[in-house]
Amino acid sequence: MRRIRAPEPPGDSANRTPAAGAPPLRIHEVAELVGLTPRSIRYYEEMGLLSPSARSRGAYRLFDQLDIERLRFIKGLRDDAGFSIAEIGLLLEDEAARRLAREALASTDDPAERHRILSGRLASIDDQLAGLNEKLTRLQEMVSELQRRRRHVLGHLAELAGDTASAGDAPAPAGTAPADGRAVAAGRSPAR
Amino acid sequence: MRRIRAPEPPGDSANRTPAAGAPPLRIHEVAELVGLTPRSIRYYEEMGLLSPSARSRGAYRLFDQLDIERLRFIKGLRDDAGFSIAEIGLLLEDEAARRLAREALASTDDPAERHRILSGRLASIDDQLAGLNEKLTRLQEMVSELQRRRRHVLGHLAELAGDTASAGDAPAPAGTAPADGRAVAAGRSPAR
DNA sequence: CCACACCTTTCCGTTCACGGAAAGGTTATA
DNA sequence: TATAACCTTTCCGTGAACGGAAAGGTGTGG
Repeated sequence: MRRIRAPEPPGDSANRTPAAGAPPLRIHEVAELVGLTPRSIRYYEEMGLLSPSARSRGAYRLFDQLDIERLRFIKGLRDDAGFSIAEIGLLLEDEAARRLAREALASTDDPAERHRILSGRLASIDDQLAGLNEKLTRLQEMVSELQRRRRHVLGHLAELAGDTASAGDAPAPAGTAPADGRAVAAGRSPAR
Repeated sequence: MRRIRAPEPPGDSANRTPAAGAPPLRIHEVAELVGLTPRSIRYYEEMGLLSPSARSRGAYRLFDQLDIERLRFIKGLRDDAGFSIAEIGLLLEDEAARRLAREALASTDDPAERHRILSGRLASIDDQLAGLNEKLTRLQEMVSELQRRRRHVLGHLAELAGDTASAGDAPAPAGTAPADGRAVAAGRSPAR
């Protein structure tokens, strides 16, 4: 949380002013920063997930803050939501369409036209929501189930500790699960 | 009460009594039922996600209700949570470990032993929770963001409808989003 | 008993998402 | 200016998750 979170999907890096802010980074630097490999980043560019990045006088790719945020976004979708690269591409395309729609809306006063644009946006959003909600519901069910089991096991452990004082090594509290939807426990995970 | 929906992860189909209940199904029937291909089902068996299924006198695979539920579980993890087959294998292995732990617990009164078993279970559950919570949080952020946009677009549409009565075709309500965490909209989705 | 639809295993092919080596160019530092 | 440590493109390789064809066996209605 170096930057207090930026949940906004990063935009296309078409027009940028390299004169301002932080200096652009080279590919292995952003790779390390974001947690990807240079190879993956090149692959994502090749697949159209990134607008062809800026280049140095030689042909080195140079990445600015927007690129980095966009890469973080991509990595999140890949790792956390399990989206394929193609699906992420569609989501990002939709991001672009959203910007276009915003511009188009700003440039017309025709109610019919405005209605057409807004309806298209709504349909697209509903479309994405349908897919995400399905995933989300399933995941919530799994988490709830696991939390139920965790409480169950904790109950047994407490009972055990109550029955016999001192029975070997100290178990370490391991983080209390307050029964709401936010229980978190650290450790290895089956994720990549 | 065993059959009215079973959100419990289906167990290993080791011991079963084929004399009772519904007749076993052949591979293409379960494939259609569950939404997989026969090829995928054979692959999952090969990868150890299913215990080698029962066979007919010839060598036809025969699937019972538990197999079907297990396959549904697998498909859910694959499609909704984006888990790899290997990860699903780990989750199912843990399911098996859970059953073993349950038996082991029932067969000993030694507090130290019981504590060891329960601690192992707790660690495993925490492990899974960590991974799932990460995915869940990210997905929730995405859904919230989309819902925010949806309300935004709906607001614009309402404003448009208020300004000019009758402007062409009827827009159709498309389902009200009540601003809680459960807005759903049908349509195509970027999922497979 | 026979046709036909389904099944079996085996094996090779394919797409996705990269990994990694080769051959050569670039940039920062000593 | 030279060397090290990057970078570039190109191309071939790879593991995962199947698809599909081949060659042969099974089960059932007519």
